Amino acid sequence: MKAIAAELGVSRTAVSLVLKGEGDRYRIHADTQKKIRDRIRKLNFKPDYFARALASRHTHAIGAVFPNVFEPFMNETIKGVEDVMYKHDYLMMLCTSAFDGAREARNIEQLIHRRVDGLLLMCTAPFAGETIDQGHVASLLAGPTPVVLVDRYLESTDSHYVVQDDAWGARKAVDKLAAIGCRRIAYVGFDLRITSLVHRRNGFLQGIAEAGLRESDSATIMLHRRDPASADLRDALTALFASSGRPDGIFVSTSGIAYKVRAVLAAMGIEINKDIAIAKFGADPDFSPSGMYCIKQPHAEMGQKAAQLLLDLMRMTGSSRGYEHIVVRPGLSWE
Amino acid sequence: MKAIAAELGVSRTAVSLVLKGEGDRYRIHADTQKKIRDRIRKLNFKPDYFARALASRHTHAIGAVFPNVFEPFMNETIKGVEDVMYKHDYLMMLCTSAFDGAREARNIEQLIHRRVDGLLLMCTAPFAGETIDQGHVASLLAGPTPVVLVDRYLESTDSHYVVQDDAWGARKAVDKLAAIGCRRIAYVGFDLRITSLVHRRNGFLQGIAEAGLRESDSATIMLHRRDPASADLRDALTALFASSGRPDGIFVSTSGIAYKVRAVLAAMGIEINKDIAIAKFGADPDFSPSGMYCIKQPHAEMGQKAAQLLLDLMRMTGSSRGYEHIVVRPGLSWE
DNA sequence: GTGAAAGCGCTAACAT
DNA sequence: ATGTTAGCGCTTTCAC
Repeated sequence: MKAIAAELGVSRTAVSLVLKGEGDRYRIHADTQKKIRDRIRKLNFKPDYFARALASRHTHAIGAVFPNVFEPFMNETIKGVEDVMYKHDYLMMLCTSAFDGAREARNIEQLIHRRVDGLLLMCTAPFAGETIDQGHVASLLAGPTPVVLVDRYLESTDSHYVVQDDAWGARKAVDKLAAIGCRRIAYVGFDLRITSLVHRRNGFLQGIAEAGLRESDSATIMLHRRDPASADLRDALTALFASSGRPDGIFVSTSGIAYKVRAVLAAMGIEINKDIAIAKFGADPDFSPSGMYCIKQPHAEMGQKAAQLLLDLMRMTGSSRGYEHIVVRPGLSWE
Repeated sequence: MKAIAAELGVSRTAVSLVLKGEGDRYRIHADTQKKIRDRIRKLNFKPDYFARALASRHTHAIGAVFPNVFEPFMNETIKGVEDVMYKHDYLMMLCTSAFDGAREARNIEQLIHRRVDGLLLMCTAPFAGETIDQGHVASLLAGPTPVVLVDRYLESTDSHYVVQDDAWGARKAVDKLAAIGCRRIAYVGFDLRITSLVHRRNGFLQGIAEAGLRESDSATIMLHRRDPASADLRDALTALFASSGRPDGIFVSTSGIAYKVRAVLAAMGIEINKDIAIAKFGADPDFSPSGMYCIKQPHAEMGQKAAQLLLDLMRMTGSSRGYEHIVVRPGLSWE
């Protein structure tokens, strides 16, 4: 940069200003500006990222911490985020927490340490009964870095967030099952203390009530382990179907579990849409229709909205209006 | 840092050295070190990332550029990488190219600009017939930043890479199909100029020859579009099954396509393992057995190995031995 | 409009 | 073993 300035016979300040696009604001000669810009282009010169960050205190990068990048659930959201960020020339630094609070905390710390201009977080949550320290999230939210929570938020602390209308989706699913004749609808899901799942549970119960069904006819299977190999689901379903309260419909709060439910039922000789109807959160993969009713989660849209909101927040330094709560409505495979 | 030093009555250098963990090497008094460390811990002091990077010219971060984070294919690899990097306290900066050479180039440029200490790349490739500019990859490889290619490599330029034994897997799959009695085995895959797929094709042909089958009995369906909605596959399969050369086995080079094949066949009333046997690259998802023979790609392992190799390379500044070529063997679902 | 000067917070080479 | 010195490459304030 010094070299360029010397070569062109202008000041380093001038070069810096032009580079920043504030040439006009400082009324630098159009000719000079052009000269500088041309030279810069020709040399493919880029101001050193670290020097700039050190001096200016911002990085043009955002951090994103997600439980993983495996499930369609996550990676569609991530894609939504990245598309927006890419368009705005921000770099997304993606870290995964692996459903581990400590790892999440460490990643957040790392990202903040690298002075990301903003942070997107899909936080992990404890199973009912467990406690998990969410202190790091609270202090993150209290800090100066703009943060947008995605898909779920903290009950204890207000914040910006983008979520889907989980309760609505669950209610609609129950509606549908009831409409096709189900009378005994079971609920299957993780017993996680996480807003999205809690809302699905509530929506489910509301749906049951609205359909005029008795809650006592609805069995509930709450899973307490993420391990896909665990036998808890199989055992619970076996017991349920052996009982007098055999369901004619099942609502599954999570796509991953739904496939496991299907596998278990298949092993028991129970066929979807013949012996039982199933509705679940999450769309089927391409070319693998499951026969279940799917609540199509608007992940990409959530990701985009969250990214956009974060960009807005980063732009507005200071002038904090209240917290933004964006709720996106899911789609329904049967409509 | 200055403050700490002043407060403790030692030099800033001392603090810096202790922080870097080189206290012993410079024989700094154990007491002094302890004093410094305690104070640092107490203040939760962290040396500024950018100042350090600016002065020392390394960042403790690596870049990773992948086509996407969607397919199990990609994200298992990524997980393997991140696990290793996390263990070594490196930050992984993940970018996606969306199968777009220009985007790939731009992401690489960004990452290099942010001075990642090393780069992992799963590069995109053109369909046969297309040309895609891979100049950016070549110049990346020529540059000073250590790079490890993953899953595929460049024919034109040597480099470090970690791939799986694609040819072996394909050969084994054909063996298996032949062993269960298939005589007319069709090949279905993307017509991409990418080492992994080329090797699968070669392995397939070799398997056909070894099984004593005639290559002329093997139909070939080469796809030229990634769009999952395109009708090319359906049309080709329909034509093939209407012809006199109706196959009794199919080898599919990519998991995603395999499910589409299944859907098309199902629509035609053809049942897997009754009317036809299918072998494919890629494992089935949990609880969704497809009935196909699967070549289980060792993605996590590839990711780990690649990450480890990259770490090694970053450690060895200068002393470049030759390029490392690591080949990992896939698993077979039927063995 | 432009240039000089003082940092940003650290590292590293050198002298002590 | 410890302190001193000079940058790293840019931003930013302020005087010209």
